[in-house]
Amino acid sequence: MFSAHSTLSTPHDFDFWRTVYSHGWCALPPFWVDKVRGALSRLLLLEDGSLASCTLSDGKGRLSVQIQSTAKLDKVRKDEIKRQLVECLRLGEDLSAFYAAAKRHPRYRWIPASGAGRLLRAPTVFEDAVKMICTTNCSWSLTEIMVANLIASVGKKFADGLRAFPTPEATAGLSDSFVRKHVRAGYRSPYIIELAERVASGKLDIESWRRSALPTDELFRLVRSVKGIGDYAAGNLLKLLGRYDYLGLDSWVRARFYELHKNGRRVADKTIERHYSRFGKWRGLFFWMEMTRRWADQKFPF
DNA sequence: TTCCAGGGGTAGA
DNA sequence: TCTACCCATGGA
Repeated sequence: MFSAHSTLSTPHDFDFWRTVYSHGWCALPPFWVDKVRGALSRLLLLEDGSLASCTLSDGKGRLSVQIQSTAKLDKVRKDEIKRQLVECLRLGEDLSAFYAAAKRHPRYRWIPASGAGRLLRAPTVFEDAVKMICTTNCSWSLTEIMVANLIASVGKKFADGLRAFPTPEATAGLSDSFVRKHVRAGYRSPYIIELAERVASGKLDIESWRRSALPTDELFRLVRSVKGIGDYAAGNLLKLLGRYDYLGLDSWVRARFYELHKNGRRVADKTIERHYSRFGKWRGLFFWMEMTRRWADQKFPF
């Protein structure tokens, strides 16, 4: 095992814990939060097949990164590790227009003031897409079970029982019956396998989505064409691609909207969409920020 | 036992 | 475009 230390510089409007706890992803392996050390950890799979366990903690204007790796940590590997972490924490994403818009609304000034807005994502679109499928029509606890089981089934081994997120190639090699029996993904199993097969075969260049020049509605239709990804999953996956034009409604946020705006009374989805339409291309992010505002009032890490 | 979770696909109107 | 029906799983 090889060890190294590195640092990541962060944008002036970045807040580490608000990014870590921006949604549930930090609780899904191979991310995990070490509350004792006050750190976010992540096991990365590098291009050469080596593995790197990274522990990130907040510093002054930069992040401290402790790395343990199966391969010597030369400059090439350290640079790749940094690139992957920058992707995860959205350190290269310019949210200044979003913050400027939020400052124009007194109700939302807390967002730029607190550094909220960056949504944690995986190093790869494939991982985000599989996980998003695993959030559909089930409880969050079942999502955690499915993701953990998938990793335990075909994730590359590191140490201490840790495994990387499976590659499309490894996932594509699983049978439907195996995924049903061991991942417990139920009817989602063929969707996960089909997605993995399309990505592994090169028929679907899913990793290009983050740098796509397509208009958002066209990208939405492309994402939506993946079996198992509907309006909810596509809307939320788009947020992880840096597009915030869709709300991605589910039972959890609907209940939260009813509670915040309608005294608990149910309303149609169109009413929710109309409510946020004034925020234009940022509406999905304004929406998510408002739904999760109470998280921002808590002391991190919680 | 029944219901429902951070829904989605499909067939038929 | 809209609606009914079906789909695995686990927790309450």
